[in-house]
Amino acid sequence: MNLQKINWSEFQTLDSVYFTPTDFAETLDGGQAFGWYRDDENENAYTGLFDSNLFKLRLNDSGNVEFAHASKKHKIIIASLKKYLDIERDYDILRKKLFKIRDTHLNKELHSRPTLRILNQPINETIIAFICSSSKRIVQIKQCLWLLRKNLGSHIAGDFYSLPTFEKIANAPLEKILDCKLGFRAKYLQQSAQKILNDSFDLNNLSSMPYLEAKKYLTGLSGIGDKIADCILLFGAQRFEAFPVDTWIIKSCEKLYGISNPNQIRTFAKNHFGEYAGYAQQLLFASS
DNA sequence: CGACAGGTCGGTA
DNA sequence: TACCGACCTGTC
Repeated sequence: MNLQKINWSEFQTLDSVYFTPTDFAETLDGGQAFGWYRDDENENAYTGLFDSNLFKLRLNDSGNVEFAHASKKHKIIIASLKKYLDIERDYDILRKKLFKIRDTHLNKELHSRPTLRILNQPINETIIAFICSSSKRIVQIKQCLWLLRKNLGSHIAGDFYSLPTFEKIANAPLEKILDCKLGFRAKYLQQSAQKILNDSFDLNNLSSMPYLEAKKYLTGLSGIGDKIADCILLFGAQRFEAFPVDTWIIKSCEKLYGISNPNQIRTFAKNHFGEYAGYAQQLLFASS
């Protein structure tokens, strides 16, 4: 990774956001997002990006987030980071509601993960990332996205590129997408990009539409089933009722609640965890 | 070297 | 509606 040519700003502190080191790592690099790279020297520091915003993030001794950026537009880029970290959200309220469920397993995770957050990512990036994620390990997903950025995206600074737009993906030769090691996901990604454009669908609607309607639109795209749709809704549209059921959650729910059927798990999650099921999912996921 | 992977799709019963 | 193999290809 080439960080030399990048003009970093001075580090500034975000007073309102703090993490335990474990939660910091889990939030940035635990499977929600795939654009953060841990620094070699400091294990509580990451370099990463979303849209065309490039950041260094690190924890200070108090657990506050400090950031440096590589842009001249200070105010705009700080606002975008605050949005990304979803600093307006009151996690105390959310966590108290989950505590009230009186679920022993959940309470244990709430206790050991006091500062876990759900990132508020650009919706297009979550669609691209999670189409790439099917049947892949996290390192491979990161590799695919790195290549998509490099081969089809726009240059930001150093070795960093933004993810390509849906226009770019829709019109690219399929071979160029295949070169990004997407395998059978390449045509899924291209077809989804084409459909979103053809529908003239405003992806911002996914955060305001009825949950089932939003999910139905997403699963109507190619390469997106129940699990990936819920990831997109949770990480890209702030739909906390979305409960992605992946192999880890299945194992976890089988062990903790004796349920192993994905549809039964979704029903259980809706009834048991309710409006913040997605946050519970992240807690259970982190425990696995 | 072979099995399997933060799943989805299409066909079958 | 529910179950199953195929799907690309890099890790383990």
